[in-house]
Amino acid sequence: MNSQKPKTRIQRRNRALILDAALDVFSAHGFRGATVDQIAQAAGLSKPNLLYYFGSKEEMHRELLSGMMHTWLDPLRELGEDGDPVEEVVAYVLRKLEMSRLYPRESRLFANEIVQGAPRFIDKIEGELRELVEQKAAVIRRWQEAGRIAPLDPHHLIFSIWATTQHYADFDVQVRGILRPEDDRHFADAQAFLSDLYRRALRP
Amino acid sequence: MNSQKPKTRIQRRNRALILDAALDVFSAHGFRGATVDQIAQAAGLSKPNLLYYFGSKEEMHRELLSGMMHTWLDPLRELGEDGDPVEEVVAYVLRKLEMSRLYPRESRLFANEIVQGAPRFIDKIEGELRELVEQKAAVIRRWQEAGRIAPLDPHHLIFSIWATTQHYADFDVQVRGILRPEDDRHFADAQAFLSDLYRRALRP
DNA sequence: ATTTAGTTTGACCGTTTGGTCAGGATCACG
DNA sequence: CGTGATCCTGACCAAACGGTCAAACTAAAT
Repeated sequence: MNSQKPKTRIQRRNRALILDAALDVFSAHGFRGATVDQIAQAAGLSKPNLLYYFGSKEEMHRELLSGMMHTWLDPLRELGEDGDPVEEVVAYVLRKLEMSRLYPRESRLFANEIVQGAPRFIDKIEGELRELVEQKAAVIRRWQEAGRIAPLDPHHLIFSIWATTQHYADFDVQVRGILRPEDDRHFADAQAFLSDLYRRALRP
Repeated sequence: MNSQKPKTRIQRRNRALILDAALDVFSAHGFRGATVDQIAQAAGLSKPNLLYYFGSKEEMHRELLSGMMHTWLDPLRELGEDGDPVEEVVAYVLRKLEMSRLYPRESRLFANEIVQGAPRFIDKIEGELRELVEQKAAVIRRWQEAGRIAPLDPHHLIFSIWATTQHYADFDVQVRGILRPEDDRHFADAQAFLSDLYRRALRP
């Protein structure tokens, strides 16, 4: 059983159940740290039953990574050449921060993978991701040549945006340990801070 | 054998050898992903011999974390209240970036730990680290009240510095995959970028 | 109602893992 | 040299791991 297109209603339900449980466990413990038993328990299914739907632990992981890849890059794709350059970038920062708030598990899944050398991911980085970054870096470069935004290295600007926004998902424990917020209020503060930071840094 | 103070020259040599190998393996694969055999092979010693010096895998990991903790916070500790505020912060940023360049393994060791919820580390975060951050946040707050630096939330400012600088160690594979630098030249670019970014953002 | 396709499971397997242990080798020192 | 402390190893163990399989069960179509 490793059909890509689910055929029955049970397949659709259980595959979704398993992937959600797998995301929980992989994002919390990394690929190697996650066990099939853990995922099975989280999904409320038996271990052999998981392996009926996904041929191996590796396959669940692969499915999650490639499944999220597209969604994950959407915020950057939406960075358009029209409109005020500084506000376009700030809007991108806020979209990316919102991703960290709404999908921390996905962020940590990627973080785990990349910190450990991206063994199952390096091709996507050097392919799809690299291409998109080059394209958007060119946009920023053009803005700079027109004097509409500060002359900061576009690639490193993008890296800094990834770093600052994903930090609130990936290092969530640290942020909470230091701020001790009662709820998720620190995301509103982060929003205000990052808007200010990039508006100040980027104005021509 | 779990003496804290090495007594013989062999103990000193082998404990150092083991910790270096353990740092290699833990930082590359995470705690759960690392095996004692791997560490033993990297250290050029037998597995039972490792466990003669460190009672368990857990103990090696603990030793590494607490051993690096102090050094790791040094750059922040050096942030002094005298001198020009903006330049003090920029100097901190550059010290932190230099740590990423010189000690990427240590950075990834911490990253692995924190991304996975810091199970062996949460107490240090909420203790020593939190205290130091509070202290330095107060310094920045005072600068702001004197109008000597931009009014950006001090806590989030510190988070952003951690995020942007550690990014070059923790997500090294991604950075290289996108920039394709021949050598480590991208660190010089990062240095220039981060100096600019924070100088622009922080000037009053 | 019967057949067929799809789903679930308990029992099991080979391998890897962290860790133990008795005994041998080596070192330091009187 | 001798002797006690330190260092090292091969063989071993129990538990955990990813994965298999035959057989039982259930849903759906005829």
